[in-house]
Amino acid sequence: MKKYSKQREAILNVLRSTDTHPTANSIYQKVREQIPNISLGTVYRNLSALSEAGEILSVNIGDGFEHFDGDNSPHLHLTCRCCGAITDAILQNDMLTNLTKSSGFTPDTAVCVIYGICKNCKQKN
Amino acid sequence: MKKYSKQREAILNVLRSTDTHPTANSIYQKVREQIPNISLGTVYRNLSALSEAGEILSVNIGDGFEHFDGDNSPHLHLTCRCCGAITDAILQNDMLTNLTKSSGFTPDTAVCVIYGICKNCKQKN
DNA sequence: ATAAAAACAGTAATCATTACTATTTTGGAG
DNA sequence: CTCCAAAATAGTAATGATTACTGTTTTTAT
Repeated sequence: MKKYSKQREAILNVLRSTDTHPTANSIYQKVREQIPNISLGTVYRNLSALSEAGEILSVNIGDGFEHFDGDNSPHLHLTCRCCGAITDAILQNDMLTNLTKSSGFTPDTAVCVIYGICKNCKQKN
Repeated sequence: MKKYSKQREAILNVLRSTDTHPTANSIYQKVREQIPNISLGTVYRNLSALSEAGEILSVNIGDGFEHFDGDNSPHLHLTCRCCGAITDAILQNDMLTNLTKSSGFTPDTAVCVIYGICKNCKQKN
């Protein structure tokens, strides 16, 4: 990601202007409205680079697709078992119980992944 | 999952006796020590059925593999960006800050998925 | 204006996961 | 215990999201 490209800018714009947590393919479809001959590989490569750089987040809800999120601040994703919709929630105390009040969402299971550096790796480096 | 099978029992035993969050393939390798001619498809089918039934959890950390967890209680997964190790953490107040103390893990990003039923689907049914 | 580095489009390859099929196992009824 | 339909299995083939490859185009510093 050392050189600018209008493809990457368009991809980032699509992601920043939605809160639907789209897949690589749906981002591809959207960007094609602006850049009709963009390659799907280009979309994947840039999403990967942006995610690596921490500018976007990669979200996996176990539906077999990688989803992307233009909001890279730590927050929760509420996934409906019924319709699959992914909505955002603020990270707070009494998290699970408060979720019902603030969002109308009834949680049953939490599968959270927190990224960071573990004690072992910290000691090695 | 209406009838017993020794294959499913062996798969569940492997999962219940580890905290390493193995992939389908590593579970397959482990179960083959007991049932040498078990099919990889059988492992996938049973993991899917057990996960569907809520007996195990499917965990996705974005490494392209589905991981499984015999502990189906709500808890956090700490994923090291360095070595990829997945360790468990208790869900508690002041979560992110307390994590450093209790586990020696330095969190940078939290990508959590909470499963449940959203307001829309609740109203429909 | 030029050239090396980076990014791209288009296509082919990869490989975790799922689907398929013929065979075996399970568990209840007689 | 025996029979049989439903369920599960082993083994193999197919799927499809993602990644790798290649020749061409764009970027950017000199």
